[in-house]
Amino acid sequence: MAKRQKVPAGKPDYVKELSKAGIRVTRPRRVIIDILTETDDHPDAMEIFRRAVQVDKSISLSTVYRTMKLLEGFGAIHRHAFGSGPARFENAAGEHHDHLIDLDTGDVIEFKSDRIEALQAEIAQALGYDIVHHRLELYGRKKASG
Amino acid sequence: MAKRQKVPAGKPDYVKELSKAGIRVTRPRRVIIDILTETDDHPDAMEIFRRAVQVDKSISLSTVYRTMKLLEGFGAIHRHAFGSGPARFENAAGEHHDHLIDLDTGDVIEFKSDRIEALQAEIAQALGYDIVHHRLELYGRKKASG
DNA sequence: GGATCAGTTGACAATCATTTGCAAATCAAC
DNA sequence: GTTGATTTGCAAATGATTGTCAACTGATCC
Ligand SMILES: [Mn+2]
Ligand SMILES: [Mn+2]
Ligand SMILES: [Zn+2]
Ligand SMILES: [Zn+2]
Repeated sequence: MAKRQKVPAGKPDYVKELSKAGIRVTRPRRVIIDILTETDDHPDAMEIFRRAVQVDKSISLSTVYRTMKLLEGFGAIHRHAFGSGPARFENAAGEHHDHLIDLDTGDVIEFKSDRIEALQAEIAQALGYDIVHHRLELYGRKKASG
Repeated sequence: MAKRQKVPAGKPDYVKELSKAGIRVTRPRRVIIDILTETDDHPDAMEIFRRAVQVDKSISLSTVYRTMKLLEGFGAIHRHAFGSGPARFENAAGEHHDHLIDLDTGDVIEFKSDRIEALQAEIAQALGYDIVHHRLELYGRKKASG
C-alpha cells in the first residue's frame, strides 16, 4: 500500500500550494508557515520572529515581514490591527470569525454570528455594494459580577 | 431679551467644554476644532494640518497630533484605521454609525443598523462582556450592473 | 550527484506615521 | 500688566514596516 500523507484538518498544505504556484519553498518560509499553522493565537511579526529563531537561528525579521505579505497575498493568513500597535496575524485556514478584545487583559476571543454576517451583506447590497471583506471587532470588559 | 448663543445641531461647543475641564483653549486648538466640526469626511492628521495652515500659517503638525489625542481622550472625536495608512479622524458629535469603504475609490460610506448593534451587544453578553466600543468596517466594490 | 541561475535571504539603511524633549511663546487668572 | 503653568514649534527620537543589494540556495536540468 502506497504511503499517503494526510494533511491534518484545519492545516492545509501551504507548502504544496506555494510550490504549485511556482513560488520557492525555502527553509525560512517553511519554519514560518509551521509556526502559523501550529498556533491558535494572533502573534505580531516580532513574536513570530522570536518563535522562528528558536527553530532556525539565522532567520531575520525582514523575512518574517516578507513572508507575511506573501502569505496574505495568497489568502493563507489574515492581518489584524487590534487597537493600536503592530499588525497581528493568524492562519486563515479555519472558519471565518470575528473578535472580541478584552480591554483589561488584551485577550482575544473569537466568535461567529451568521446573523451578523447576513445583515452585513444585506446592508452592503442595499447600498449597491458587494462585500469583499469586513472587520468586526468588539472591545469590552468582563461583566461586573464575576 | 438676552443674547443666547445656540450651538448648531451636531456641533457641540467643545471649546466651552475644554475650558470647563480646565484645559486651555488656545488658538491652534480652536482652529483644529473648527476644522473638525465643520467637515463631514474622515481626514488624516496631514490633511487636517493642511487645512489648519490655511487658517493659521504657524500651526505645526505636532500640534495636530497632540490635539487629536486630547480630543480623543475627551470623546470629542473618533480615530479610525481604514485599510492601512495613517489614522483618520471624525467629529464624534453625530449619531453612532459604521463604515463601508469602497475598495476602488476609497470612498467612505456611513451606515447604521440597529439590528447589528443589538446583535453585537447580545453576543458580548453571551460571552460575559460589556461592550465599551466596537469597530465594524465593510470593504466592498460597487455591484456589477452599472 | 553537480552545475545553473532566477528567486530569496540577511544585514542594514530608508521610510512613514507618530511621539517626545525642550526652550520660547501664550493663555487665564490675579 | 504681571505671572506661572500650560502649550507650542521645531527638531530629534521612536516603532513598525519596507527597500536595497550582494551573497546564498532551492528547483531544474544534465
Ligand atoms: Mn482569530
Ligand atoms: Mn464616519
Ligand atoms: Zn465576520
Ligand atoms: Zn456600530
